[in-house]
Amino acid sequence: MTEPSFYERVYDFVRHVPRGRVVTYGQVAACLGAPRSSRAVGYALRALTAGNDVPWHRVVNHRGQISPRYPAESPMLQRLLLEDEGVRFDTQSRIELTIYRWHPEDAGE
DNA sequence: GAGATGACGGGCT
DNA sequence: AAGCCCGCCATCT
Repeated sequence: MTEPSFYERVYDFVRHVPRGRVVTYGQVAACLGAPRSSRAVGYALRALTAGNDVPWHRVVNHRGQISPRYPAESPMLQRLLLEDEGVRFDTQSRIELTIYRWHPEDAGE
């Protein structure tokens, strides 16, 4: 059997992020054993298409903000999905990571 | 196989 | 506090 690709590992990890919580790209990379592959994480999520069960919107950058990208409707959708889960954004469209950041060891909370 | 790309992060200004 | 630059890495062309 071929081992799951880096993409698969990213998706599998993100699938474990509970509703109403978020993680950073670097965090995902670190949990996969590749603390310097944060960019690759974003690359993996970009390759994601609609119709999957991966809560990609729960991944934000280390500043607690939604990373800008093209098309611009994607970041907007991401914010909507998060707010729908109860995640609050401040006046600078930023998330309080000290409150919403999720850690794998917190599972079952 | 080499060069370019990108939903990043940390450090410095 | 916010923005800019440089370095990392997996994947794409």
